[in-house]
Amino acid sequence: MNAGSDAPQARRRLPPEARTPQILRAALEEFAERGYAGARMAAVASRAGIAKGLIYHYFPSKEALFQATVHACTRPVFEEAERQLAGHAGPARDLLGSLVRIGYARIGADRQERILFRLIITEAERFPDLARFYRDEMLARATGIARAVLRAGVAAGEFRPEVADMPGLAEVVLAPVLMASVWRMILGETEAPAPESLRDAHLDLLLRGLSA
Amino acid sequence: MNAGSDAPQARRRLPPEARTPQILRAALEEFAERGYAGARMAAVASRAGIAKGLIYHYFPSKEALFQATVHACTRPVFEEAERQLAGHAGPARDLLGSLVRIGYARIGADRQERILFRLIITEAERFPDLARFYRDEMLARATGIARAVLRAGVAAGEFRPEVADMPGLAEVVLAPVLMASVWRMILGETEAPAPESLRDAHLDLLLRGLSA
DNA sequence: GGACTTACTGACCGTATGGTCAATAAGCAG
DNA sequence: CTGCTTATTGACCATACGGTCAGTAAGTCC
Repeated sequence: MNAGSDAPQARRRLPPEARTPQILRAALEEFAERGYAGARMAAVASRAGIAKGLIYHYFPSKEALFQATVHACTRPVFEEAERQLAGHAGPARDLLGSLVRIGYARIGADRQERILFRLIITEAERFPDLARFYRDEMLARATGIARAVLRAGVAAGEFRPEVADMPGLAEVVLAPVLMASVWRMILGETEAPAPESLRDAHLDLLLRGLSA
Repeated sequence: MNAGSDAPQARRRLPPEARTPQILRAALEEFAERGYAGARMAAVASRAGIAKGLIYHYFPSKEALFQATVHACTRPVFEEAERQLAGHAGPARDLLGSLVRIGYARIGADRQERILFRLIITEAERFPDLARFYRDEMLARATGIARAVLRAGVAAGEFRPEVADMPGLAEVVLAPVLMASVWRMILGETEAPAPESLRDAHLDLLLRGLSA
C-alpha cells in the first residue's frame, strides 16, 4: 500500500535508459488506441506518469516518437516458430500443425502484436518505414518459415512436389491466420469468428490440399 | 476550355440531391487518406469545391458526415458474385474458380472498395456502426456465398461431404483474397505479393483440399 | 420586374494540441 | 554541506481545426 507503482510519483528522477522504454510503452498504447493523428502527446505523458515536456527532452517531435515506438518493436516476433522449425525431427505435417496452432494461439494472447499490426495497416501509407518494417521483419520471415515447412514436406515425400516452389503458396498458407487477427481487430473477440474453428478448418484444408 | 469541371465555380447553386453525393465523395477520399481524426473538414470542402460552411448546411458535424459517408457505401458490393452463384449450372469447381477470379480481380480494380475496407479496419473500434456494417454487409454475405458453393460441390459429389458444414471453413476459404487486399494496402501495388500468383496458388490449394 | 426561399460564402470564435522554455530539484562528486 | 549536472516540471505560446452565423445571391414563382 505504500509505493503504488502508478501513483503520481513526486518528481522521481530516472536515468534515460529507464525512462525511455517507459515512454515508448506509453506511446505504443496511445498510438495503437488512437492512431497517429488522434494520439495526444499529453496523453502519452499522462500514461507514462510524467509531464508532457519531459517527452520532448527525449524525443524531438511527435513523429520522431512514433518512429522510435515502432522501431522498438523490432524484437524477434517469430522466435518461437523459428525455434520449432529448427529443432523439429518428425513428419512435416506435424510441424505444420504445431506452427499453425502457435499462430492462432498468438492471436488471442499477444495483444501487443495485434496492436502493432493494426498500426502498420493504419499508418503504412504515411510512414514508408512502417511498410518496409512489415515487409522485412514480419511478412518475409513468416513466408520464409512457411516455405521451409513446405519444402521439408516435399523432401519427406509427404507433400506433392509442386508445392515446394509454387509462387504465392506460402502467402496463401498463412493468410487465414493473419485474417483471423484482422477480424478480431474489427469485430472484437466476442463477434469475430472463433479462432478454434478457423484453426481446425484451416489445418484440415492445408493437410488435404498439400498431401501427395 | 470554358466550364472547367473543377475550377472554382463562382457560387453555382445546386439542389441538395446533387450536392450531397458530391460532398460524400469528397469526404470518402479525405477520410480514407487521413483517417477520421486526421481528416479536415476544410479539406473535404476544398475537394468538393465548396466552402466549409456549406458542409454544415448538409451535415451537423464531422461525425455525422463520417457516418453518412460510410452508409452511402452500402451499395451491393457482392452483386456480381451473387449473380454468378444464382445463374451457374456447371460443375461447382468451375463456379469456385470463377468466384475466386472475380475476388482477385476486384483487388486490383476497385479502389473504392479497398479504401472502405481500410477505413473499417482503422475506425471500427471507435465507431461500432462500422463493425456492424462490415459484419452484416460484407463478411456475412461473403461467407454466405462461399458456403453456398461448398454445399453445391458436396451435393454434386465433387467435394468431400465434411466441407459442407465445417465451421470456419468458409472464412478460411476466402481469407487469402482479403489478405491480398490488406497486403496491397500496406505495401502498395508494386511491393505487395502478385495477385495472379496468389490466385493460382489459392485455387490450386482449394481444389485439392476440397475435392472428394 | 419584384418578392421570396434557401444554397452558399467567408470571416470569425473557442478550444485543443504540438511544441517551447525558464525555473526547479534530484542525485552525485568533492 | 556545497556546488554541479541534468532530469523534470508546468505555465506558456502559436496554430490548426471543428463549428457558427450574419449576410449574399442564385434560382423560381407570380
